Amino acid sequence: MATDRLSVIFAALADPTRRAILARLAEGDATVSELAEPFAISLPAISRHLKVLEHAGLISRSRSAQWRSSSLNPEPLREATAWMERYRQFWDANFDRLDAHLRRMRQAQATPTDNDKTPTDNDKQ
Amino acid sequence: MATDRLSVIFAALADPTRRAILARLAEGDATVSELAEPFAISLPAISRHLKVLEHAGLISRSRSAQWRSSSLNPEPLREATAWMERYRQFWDANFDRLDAHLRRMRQAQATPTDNDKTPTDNDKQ
DNA sequence: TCGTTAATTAACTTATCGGTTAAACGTAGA
DNA sequence: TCTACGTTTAACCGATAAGTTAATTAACGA
Repeated sequence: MATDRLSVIFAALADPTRRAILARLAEGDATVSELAEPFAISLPAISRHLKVLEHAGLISRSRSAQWRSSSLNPEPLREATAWMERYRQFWDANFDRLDAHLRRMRQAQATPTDNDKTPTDNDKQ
Repeated sequence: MATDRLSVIFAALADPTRRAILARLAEGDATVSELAEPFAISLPAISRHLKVLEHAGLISRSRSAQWRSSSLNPEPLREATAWMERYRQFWDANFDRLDAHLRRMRQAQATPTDNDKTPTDNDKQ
């Protein structure tokens, strides 16, 4: 696997078990066995998934006695989203669609719309 | 690798060459050799990267004569972003930050801020 | 101190990834 | 029809991912 930061993040997310672990951690910190409980795989396998998530910076871990608690660290998700953000113009007719969506979520007042699409740079990796 | 749709998408993105190809396609359609040009890897390798991207739904391809043109298909990025979106509350103090960001991109007028965070469901995979 | 519990490490297996070179395919043009 | 070009397929290689079971580590508690 590629070792650049973004690749490590996306690779960590490319597994349903790891995504489910993140979903669980969104509800609050948990120990390894708590995280393992819903799955039909061994504890060492979970332990390795956690290592992958930790290596990607998606979780951080602490120990108290014999328990190791994991907690969600969403910063890498922000990075990954930031990378995708530049393609948003291709799937949203314009940025106002998202704007409108956010407003709907907040049950807030109407918003003016305009049309200047912001051109986006490319990265070469 | 896991075969569920989201895993296939994230896995496709977990490679810098493939992300660079997507970046190139954001500027417009391109043939295989045009896409290969910036890279120090063989044409068959590029061909396989394209197959991965196509399988993930990130590009679609057409042929005219002996040239195969690829074009960006951003729908899967929308799906991936949608999955991450639920974690946004963990890295943004509130959704207004994004709102503000969008406004800045549009060089539009100031926006009022409020504080209702929208709670988010979890998926179990 | 001894047993129990929580978790990790070690050793191994199987499958897949990302690259290579060589061969084959499909179309256009001389 | 033959050749050249753009691309894919085939066969292979070395590295690594994701799982297993068994052994080890680390801390607590009787």
